[in-house]
Amino acid sequence: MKISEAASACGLSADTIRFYEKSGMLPDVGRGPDGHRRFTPRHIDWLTLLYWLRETGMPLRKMQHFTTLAKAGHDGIAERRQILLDHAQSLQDQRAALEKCESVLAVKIASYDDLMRQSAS
Amino acid sequence: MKISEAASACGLSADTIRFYEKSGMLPDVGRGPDGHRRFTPRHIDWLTLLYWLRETGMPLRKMQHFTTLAKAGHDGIAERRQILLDHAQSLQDQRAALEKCESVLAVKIASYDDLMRQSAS
DNA sequence: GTCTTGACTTGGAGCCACTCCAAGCCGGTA
DNA sequence: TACCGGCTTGGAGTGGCTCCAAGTCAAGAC
Repeated sequence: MKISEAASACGLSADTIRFYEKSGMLPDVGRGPDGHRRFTPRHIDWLTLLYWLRETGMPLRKMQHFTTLAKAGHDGIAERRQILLDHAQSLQDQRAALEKCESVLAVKIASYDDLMRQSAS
Repeated sequence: MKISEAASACGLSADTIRFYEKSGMLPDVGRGPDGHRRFTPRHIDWLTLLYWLRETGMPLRKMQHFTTLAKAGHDGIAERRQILLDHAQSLQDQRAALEKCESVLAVKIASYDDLMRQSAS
């Protein structure tokens, strides 16, 4: 699998995949005889996880640490699990922020509706 | 009201408030005799709205445009309303992303649980 | 055989939205 | 008078991409 296919499979752009690899978050990417990267289904799974972590606000440093733990194999599992649990909590916080913002928007939109109705009458 | 109080009232940092003012998103901030900025409750309301828009991913360009419309007064209301409606839709999309990520995390955490249970037995 | 096309390679510049810092001013307290 | 905290400004630094230039390589058209 080449980089463009990997990109459309995991959601990241080709540029971002190269950037992640350079940053040490994508170990063991092989090259074909043409010098191009070759991605396996395992890579795609990993990239997809990275995509969702990043999409929901995990900083690169943490993702790099997470990757380091993954390289360590079994020894890192407990900490990796904890990182994901912490991140799940952060998703709850983000959900609360979304809801708060929704209500702020609803109030503001209603006030615009009022103003428009007044000026129409 | 001085900048540090304004900051804790609206959620933005003092640096960010100064940056927003410089970017034209906070019109008519007065100065006291000491040369320091003075904020009114109207400013705080506006900054709080900006905070929530930014917090939920609206780009500065759009917020600047929104501010321009607000300066235009009544003429800009219909478009401002539409911008907020569009943003409310984007909140829905973000919520969907959060939910997707939650399920990805749940699967991954469960697989770590399995691995830990296996090695414990 | 060579020409073009397109996907890939690298390194580096540019961008967005802050965030932090240095240097300085002002008002109040010891 | 000396200091201190909070503010001022302009500018540098940061995180996370995103885009670009210049080059290589394989495949197909002529």
